[in-house]
Amino acid sequence: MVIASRPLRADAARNREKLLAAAAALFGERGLDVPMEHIARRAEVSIGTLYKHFPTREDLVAAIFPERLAALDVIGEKALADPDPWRAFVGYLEDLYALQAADRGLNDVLARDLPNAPEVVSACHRGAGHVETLIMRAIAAGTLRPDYSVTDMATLTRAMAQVIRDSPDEWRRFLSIYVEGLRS
Amino acid sequence: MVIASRPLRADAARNREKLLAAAAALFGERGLDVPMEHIARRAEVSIGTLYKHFPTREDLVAAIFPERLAALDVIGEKALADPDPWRAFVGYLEDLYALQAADRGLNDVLARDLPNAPEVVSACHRGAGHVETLIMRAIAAGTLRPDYSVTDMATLTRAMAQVIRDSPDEWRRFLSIYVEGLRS
DNA sequence: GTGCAAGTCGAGGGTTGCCTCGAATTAGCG
DNA sequence: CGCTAATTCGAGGCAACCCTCGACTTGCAC
Repeated sequence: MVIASRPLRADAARNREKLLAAAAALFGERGLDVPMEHIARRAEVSIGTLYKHFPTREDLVAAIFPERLAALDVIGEKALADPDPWRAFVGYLEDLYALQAADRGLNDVLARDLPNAPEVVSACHRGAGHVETLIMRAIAAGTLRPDYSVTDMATLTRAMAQVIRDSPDEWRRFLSIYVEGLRS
Repeated sequence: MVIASRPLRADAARNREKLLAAAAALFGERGLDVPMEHIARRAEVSIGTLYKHFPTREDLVAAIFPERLAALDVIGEKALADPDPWRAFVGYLEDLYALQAADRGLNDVLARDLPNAPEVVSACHRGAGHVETLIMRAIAAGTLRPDYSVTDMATLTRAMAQVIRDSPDEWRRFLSIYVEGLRS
């Protein structure tokens, strides 16, 4: 469904890249809510140019995060490859929150609804699919409490997002306690 | 240390009460960040009058929450009265988060640093004292993991604050999972 | 070269929220 | 009653962030 639009002019393409780089950096450092002006300034481009390329903040998010969310697929595959269902599930959680802890923007993306960024949403759906499988396998193996669900994971993810924001060093310990509670 | 200032004029006293009532209501409904203008409007008083009585938001918080935080003492005493250390500890958590879930402002107060509201801080310290005792008793009884600490509780409280904000119905389930992880 | 569509720029208008200050009002003492 | 100090009022200045639009600049097709 990509409309075949004529290619960008050279300067425009350059500015687009500078904007993406600036936004990627600032989202990572400060989260999704950095002022648009800051992004433009870091890209050494005027605010008008920013809006020309990305009329809304979500356009920017949608241009940046699908690639990063591919990391979710990677850790999902990695976990699914582990023959031990419990270790696979717990490993997934650890990898996921390590990613969130390393990227403030990703942390925000995963804790927030982004209705207008379908690529982001679908990446999350893919992630949820992995999670679903990991949960079912661990339940079937009798190691995970049988009533655990993807909904619980979503709640956990929002809680973890907060823990990571407040105290970047304590999320592992918090997670390990929670995970203990999941054993059946 | 209360300075013996002459009593407020009748109309001023009335307005002060109206402001406190309005702020109490709005903090409870919308959290600590309601615009000052909204508080003034709900109190049917001008914004200038609000600032005359409470020069900063924290003054308002400090005037309202110490009383509410007394509830922490109540549930603390209640828990300490329970002869079963584990049930006491878990009961305290449930009571605490039920309070937070019922009062958006309290939820904010307990998840946030309020450096300029010493009465609030000291109420939190008292609460932490209760928690400390409950934790030590449960550890001594061998039912709580021996490395649990007040710091962990603080982290939990911030996480719970987020869960409560996002999904007011799921905090009990989230807590019960976490609590399972605390057994030793 | 030249011309024009494409792109850039940034001042400025809009919004929301914070807080101040001087003019107008009024409680309550004597 | 008056008088005065205490109180009230709200327009308006300030700041942060949003986003638009018309004038200017420039890449590039010919």
